[in-house]
Amino acid sequence: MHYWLMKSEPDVFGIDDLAARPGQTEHWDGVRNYQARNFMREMKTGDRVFFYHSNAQPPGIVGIVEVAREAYPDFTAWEPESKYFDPKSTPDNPRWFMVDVRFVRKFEHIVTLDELRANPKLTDMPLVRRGNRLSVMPVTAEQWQWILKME
DNA sequence: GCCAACGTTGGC
DNA sequence: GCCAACGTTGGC
Repeated sequence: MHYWLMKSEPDVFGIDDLAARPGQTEHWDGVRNYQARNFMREMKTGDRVFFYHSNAQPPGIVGIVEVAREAYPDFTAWEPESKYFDPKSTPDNPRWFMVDVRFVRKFEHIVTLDELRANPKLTDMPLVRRGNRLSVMPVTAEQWQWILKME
């Protein structure tokens, strides 16, 4: 089992939106960055994921979800009306992938970006590094445990 | 709304 | 294959 962190804007799709979906499960579409895509392709069913709210007040980790389905082609890339449309991705040769995630639980208290930055155990996380824009990233088991203690 | 940081694109 | 221009991310 591996650990991850995924970012989403709560105005677009927040953890409460996931919890309200049928089966509390939804596909994670719209990743259009190769590094993030590659991480998603490494995900296994049952892997745990921190759900991070970006462009939020305050930004931070708001809960835990799990991988419910391993990577498969992101079909929104094939939909011309989608904001994630990419003509270079085709059903025969898909460029972008997504996983399904299932709600596990919400934190009682958000672990804010400020708090994550202030923890010297977490300085290696891409999340807290200046200018980082990666929306899907691995979390080590040690980092995972530290963050749980910060809840 | 601003803008720094960064990834991608495309001309050469 | 370089790199300037451009678009996007995401904190503030």
